[in-house]
Amino acid sequence: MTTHGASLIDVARLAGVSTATAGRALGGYGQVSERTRERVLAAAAELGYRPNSLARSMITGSTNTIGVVVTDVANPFFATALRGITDVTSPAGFEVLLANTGGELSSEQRAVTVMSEKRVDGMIVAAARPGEGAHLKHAMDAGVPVVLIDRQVSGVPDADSITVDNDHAAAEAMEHLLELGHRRIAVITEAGGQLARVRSGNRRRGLFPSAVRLRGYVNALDAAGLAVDSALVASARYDRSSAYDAMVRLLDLADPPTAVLCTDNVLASGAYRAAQDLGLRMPAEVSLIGFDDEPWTTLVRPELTIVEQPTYDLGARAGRQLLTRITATGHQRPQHIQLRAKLVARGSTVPR
DNA sequence: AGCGCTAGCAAGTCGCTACG
DNA sequence: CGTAGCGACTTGCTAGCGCT
Repeated sequence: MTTHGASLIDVARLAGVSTATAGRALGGYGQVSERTRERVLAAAAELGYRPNSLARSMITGSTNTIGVVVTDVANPFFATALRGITDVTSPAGFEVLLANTGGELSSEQRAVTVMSEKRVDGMIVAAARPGEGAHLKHAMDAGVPVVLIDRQVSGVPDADSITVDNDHAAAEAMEHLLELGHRRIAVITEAGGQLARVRSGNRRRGLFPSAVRLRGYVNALDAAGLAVDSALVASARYDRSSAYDAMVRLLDLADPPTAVLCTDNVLASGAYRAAQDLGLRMPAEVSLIGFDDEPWTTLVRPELTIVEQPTYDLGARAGRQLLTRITATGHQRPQHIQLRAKLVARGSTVPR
């Protein structure tokens, strides 16, 4: 009996069987007679026995734990994806170790290290940087399967990925605005600084969703024969107040946009708030379109037009993919699954 | 079929020996 | 005397084999 309570030895002794038999009765493997099983279970109950999963992992080589690393747990996008993950992995007997990185690479590296040291059976990662995959590759080389969600990362050639087709998602949003007759369309994005790189057209990989969406914005304008006005590309950090400021700047322009696209839901909420505070009539004076079908988008008036991402499905598929990787033997080619987003037109976008 | 015996799992710590 | 090097042993549990 250790400080952690009864061990299998104690249970076996009380039940009058060997530790092997006690283990079989409690673990549900091998052959045990009904009478013996009952004796063992009774002994375990009397002693308040709890199996030592550390010891079990030592011999089975697995911890039945998966690591999930995201940039922002407070973002409903990741919260919903996490639900998709656990709904799939939990019935399979896996527990989740969650880490929030705040988008900091160092924080992500630490999380991956800690999870490796805790011997998780696999990891699902929404990476902080598209070009920094060395720590993930290191984990994979050590035999820990990694499934990337939402973002591709270069330098991790064997990792599966589940992402959203953001080119298509942005195209949907832009098509909608163009069909409504808008010509001065602005974008609020975290990827504003990458405009030149996005326009040069190279680098299919190594772009995060916001940058891909910015590319979709540019491509849509090009296709419509409209020039990209850099004054209409507003940079914002990943927070509401920064998006708020960006929206104010756009609306203060001498020739303001008639429609604004926000490349994620956090930015959209800040922009929406700015339009309200400025006393602007929305959608009459400016149309607004965002991402993700969050509750607030239908609680406000006008309701926000959004591009709905299959967020839950993203998580569920990532979970399923990781489970097959964990149970698979030998090398299999990495899978790159792209899911489709769809436009949900609501009151915040109207014809020009 | 039902059970016991025992090796061995990972990652250490402990204690002994040999040596400068 | 200090210490580097190394084998023995530690934990709780399960896999595999063998006996009845």
